[in-house]
Amino acid sequence: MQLEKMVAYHKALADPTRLRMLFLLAEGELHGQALAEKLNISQPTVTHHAAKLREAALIKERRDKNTVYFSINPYFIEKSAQATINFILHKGGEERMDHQVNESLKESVVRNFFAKDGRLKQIPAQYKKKLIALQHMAEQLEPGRSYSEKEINEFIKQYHEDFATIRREFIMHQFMYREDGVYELNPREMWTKWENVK
Amino acid sequence: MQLEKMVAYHKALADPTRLRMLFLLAEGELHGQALAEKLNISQPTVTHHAAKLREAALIKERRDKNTVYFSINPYFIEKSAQATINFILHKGGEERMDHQVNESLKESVVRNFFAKDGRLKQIPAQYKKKLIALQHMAEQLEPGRSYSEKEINEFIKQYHEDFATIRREFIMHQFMYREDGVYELNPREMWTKWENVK
DNA sequence: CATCTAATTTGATACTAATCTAATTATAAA
DNA sequence: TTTATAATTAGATTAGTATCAAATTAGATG
Repeated sequence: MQLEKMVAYHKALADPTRLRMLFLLAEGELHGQALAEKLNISQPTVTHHAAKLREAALIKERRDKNTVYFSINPYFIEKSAQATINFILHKGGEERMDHQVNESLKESVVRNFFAKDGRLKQIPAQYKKKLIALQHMAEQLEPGRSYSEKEINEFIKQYHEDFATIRREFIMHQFMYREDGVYELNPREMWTKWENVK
Repeated sequence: MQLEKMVAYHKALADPTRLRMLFLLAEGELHGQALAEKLNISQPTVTHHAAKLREAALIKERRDKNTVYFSINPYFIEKSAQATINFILHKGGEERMDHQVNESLKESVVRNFFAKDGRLKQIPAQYKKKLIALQHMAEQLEPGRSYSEKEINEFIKQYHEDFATIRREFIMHQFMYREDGVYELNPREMWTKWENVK
């Protein structure tokens, strides 16, 4: 993480209203007006703070009708804090070990849930393993390319019959982004990572 | 840690100059003018930023003649980051486990390095254990009370002959603070903690 | 289309903060 | 005591930001 991003992360958390906002969201998603009321601020102010938090990737948003629901992105909150420490204290090692442990978990999930021909035998029930399986598939999509819904369905069907469920999971866990029926891969940094999931 | 302190911590890190300052200090202590030059800012600006970092307990200072040397306080940098995460994500457990492991380490150091009559048999050579021994003794001093150098020497001699070394270590690791030959215990939060030392 | 609701954008205000120069203070050395 | 060096404080400038009310936009529903 470069300097400016780190500054943005700390700026995002350097405000009591935003910290309280994250604290509330940690209990579950809330829509704009509910936040305004609980924080005792106006709706435009909620929008303002939400923008700052979104820029630092600390929250996610989903729209249902004309209501926007906010939720936190715990992965980024932890990751950014760790990145700061690593940067300041010149650390580079530690995380890599974690990474290695996770790499072998990834291998085992891929080996057990995907058949030799590459198809997904079964959608893992365990949250962490499900994320690994989703990521494994998402990695085969082209970054930057726009996919129609039909193309996405076709892509997923290479792996599993239940394309609707998997497509929904792709969106829900931020592997992909949908706008006007067009799907696009999110940057990898945005993917909900399984590495820190308990 | 309460909300306002957390805000102060993040404000302290929400500035590129201060982050670069900490980054430099992680390599070793530097005095004001050296910092001004390396960061390409004026000396007053260094003072300004140092004040912010000091308020958040992220750096320490020591004066030699009329030169002030700054150094980082890695313990607080890590601790504050962790505290933020715990606050936002409502975590309370994790750290406590660490704490417990450390408690038993503390017991073992106290058992092995201190005699039955309470005297320190030997100053531990291992850094972490040395800190534990120092803390064990420092805990017996009265918070808020001013001690003369003679009183401190007497106090230490209860434990070990080499009062000069131990007195120096008390200062160096921020257990105590000296001004005009008067010694005083630092608040416990300032003590260099062995818990996170590797 | 008209209407309703929720959210965002705009524009204003008040406050905070980063930086500099100039003046002052602190400490030591001559 | 005078002089020198390093740091801090004061004061000014500039840039940024938290907040709200008012206007606008987005999306659904009758």
